[in-house]
Amino acid sequence: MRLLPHPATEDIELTEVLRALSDPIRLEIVARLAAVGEMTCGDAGDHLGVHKSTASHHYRTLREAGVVCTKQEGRLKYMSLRRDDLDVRFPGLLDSVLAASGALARR
Amino acid sequence: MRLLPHPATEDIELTEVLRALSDPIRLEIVARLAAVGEMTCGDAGDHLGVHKSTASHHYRTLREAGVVCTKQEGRLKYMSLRRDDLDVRFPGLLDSVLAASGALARR
DNA sequence: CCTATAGTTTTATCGTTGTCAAACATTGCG
DNA sequence: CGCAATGTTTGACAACGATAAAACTATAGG
Repeated sequence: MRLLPHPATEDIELTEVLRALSDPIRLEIVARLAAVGEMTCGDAGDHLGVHKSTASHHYRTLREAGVVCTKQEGRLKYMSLRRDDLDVRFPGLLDSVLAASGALARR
Repeated sequence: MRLLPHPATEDIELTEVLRALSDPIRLEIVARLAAVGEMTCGDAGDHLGVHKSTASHHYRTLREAGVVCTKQEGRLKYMSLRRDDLDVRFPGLLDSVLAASGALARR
């Protein structure tokens, strides 16, 4: 049960977060994460309609931007939103994006 | 005193707005617009450190994404933020981005 | 009318990005 | 051990984007 490397909260950059969120597929991943809380990469990929390597690329983009957190348990990798970290850095940003994307805020 | 073509409010797309805001130069333009309200392209360009044609490209990107509005008066073109339109489409988004970018909200 | 001003468009270059396919790595299971 | 499951990485390719230079457009002013 190991945690993958992520940028520290204070290293999360606004422009990188915005860029990460500016792709429809990544936005969909984020919206789904907001709805279900946690998800394996496989579950995410099932809804995306792209090749699994493409999906993996998007997971990495989201992780490196500081938007999601990934932890490994066995063979599975679980993603979740870094809600608290994002809210510290950019208060209200994620919520407004989620609301705008039509996601259930679930908070 | 003519208005340049812009997307209608309901046609403003979230991902395009996020993409437009995800470039440091464009974010700077937006932050300055938030501070001063209105600005000519020339004034904007003076602070950006890029070629005027590059700056013009960024103005167009912002305009086509629905982030700014441009009106021409004589030889000058004035840009301003489409605050109200953005707030209708994506409530709170622009404010949180501006706050995160360190802009004075001035509202 | 001629010129300067303010910006846009065009052209070219170069790096980045999204995509898939195929190979690879790691983990759990029989 | 060997095999299947779950993702990641690498390689290739096409599309896009940021940039600058130069040509162009439009307007104001002398």
